[in-house]
Amino acid sequence: MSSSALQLQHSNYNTFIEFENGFEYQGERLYSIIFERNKETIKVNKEKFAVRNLQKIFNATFSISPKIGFQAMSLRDLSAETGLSMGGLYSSIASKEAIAIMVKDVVAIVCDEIVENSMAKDDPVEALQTIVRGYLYSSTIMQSWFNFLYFETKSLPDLEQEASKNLELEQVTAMAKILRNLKPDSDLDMEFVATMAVSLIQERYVKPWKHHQPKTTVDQYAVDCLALIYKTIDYQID
Amino acid sequence: MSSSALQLQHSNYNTFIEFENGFEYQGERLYSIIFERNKETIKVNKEKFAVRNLQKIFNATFSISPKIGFQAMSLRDLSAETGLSMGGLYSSIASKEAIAIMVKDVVAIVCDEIVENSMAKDDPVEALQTIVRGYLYSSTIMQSWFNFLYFETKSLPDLEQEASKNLELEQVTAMAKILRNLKPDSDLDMEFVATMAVSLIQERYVKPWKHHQPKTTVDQYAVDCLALIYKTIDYQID
DNA sequence: TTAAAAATAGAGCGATCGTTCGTTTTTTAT
DNA sequence: ATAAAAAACGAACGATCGCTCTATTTTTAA
Repeated sequence: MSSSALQLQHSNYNTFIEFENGFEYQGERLYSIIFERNKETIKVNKEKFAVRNLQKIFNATFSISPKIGFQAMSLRDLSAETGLSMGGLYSSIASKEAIAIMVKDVVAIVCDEIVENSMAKDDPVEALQTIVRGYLYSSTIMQSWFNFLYFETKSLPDLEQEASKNLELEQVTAMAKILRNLKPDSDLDMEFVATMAVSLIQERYVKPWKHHQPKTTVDQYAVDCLALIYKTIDYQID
Repeated sequence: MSSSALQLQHSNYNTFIEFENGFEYQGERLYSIIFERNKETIKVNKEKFAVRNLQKIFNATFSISPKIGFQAMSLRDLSAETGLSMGGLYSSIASKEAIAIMVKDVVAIVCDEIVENSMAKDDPVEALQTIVRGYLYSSTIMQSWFNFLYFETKSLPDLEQEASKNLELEQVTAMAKILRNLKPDSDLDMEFVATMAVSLIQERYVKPWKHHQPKTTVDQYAVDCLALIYKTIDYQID
């Protein structure tokens, strides 16, 4: 696939701005991807209309759901917030549950790409940078999506609930592997260190009410996270 | 109050078993406390019956809710799981929402006591031990309660949602204060370190599917957490 | 043992849920 | 401009929700 070559040119980044420019899962592009992946269940045929509606639907979901929860959000709430009628909603989505499943799908794609990009690096220092910054920056841009999946996994069917949990396990496993490459002789529990690191990254999108500082400081947060990891595993930065 | 004297004798602990023995918010005692605090809204008068029903109701809630979410859990589900009729349920609770509020109240009491016990220590090393072990051990014993509040805060009325968030902020603030006492001259961001520490402690009750090892290792987890904190702030343990 | 009191049962209430579908409006293509 | 096609509308449906209320059973106290 040419996609891995495409990703490669986007997988070197040291700042948020740099990352954001190469990040394709935002704006209309994102909703085109969702439309393309759900054509069979979406009754609207024309991308133009589907994208417009999907955008409204997800924006409304991410506006209502964090306050009262996805289950408590009725499709009438959604209708009011989007400005679409009940019929209008159901022309763009197969069911209420389908909204949650689509969120899970998108987050899964992004997470897989982060791990993939990181694993492609031979240098473990670069690999760690890539996974930490990639996860932190992606979840900053797509904060609503990551937050939704974190808190609404219960709203998914059993199969996608399992898939959702595996996303996080893969992050931890990948990071632990990198840490072992960085310090092959260490007898530290790198799974524990990776768990700590992932928790710290999740903090920002899980508890946005705690981190209400301006967006620019996500770069500082990345630096702090990396410094904490290096210190924990006694790695001297050159 | 004699309660602070009472707490004092329970506030020295270095192992989980030790802590558990002095922990009063478990078993029938816990439900007596809940009954006592909600007498006005509970229609059942006799403690014996109320305690038995409350025990059933909370056990059932913690059995159903983690799988499908509190909102999706119907009172008919609860009726089936508890073996109580609809009328039986409503003789022991004021409403469905009241279940969530009672969980929040209990967790708030426990959290306040942890912070209180910790702040009572003059030695910052002891204070850190007390808050880390206290939070970790309490949330291990009351895993279902802490987990429920974490994920179902959205199901609470606005006022208790705010209170629930403040619980965590108080933990972080208290811990940061202790860390500053430990290292008064450090220019590290102790709020950041405390955030990391609290995240790490929460890991265990937030993601039980990740930490399925036997209960005894909660002591090792406490040691690991403390070691990580000390290392992060460059504190030499004597 | 028995009558009053307390607790439990479960059918039933109005409200609201997710979803459907016949109709109307908008868009597309000639 | 007009007819066909696509999209949007919104009333209506059956199911289920949280909750109530009266009848029944269990417990209590003499």
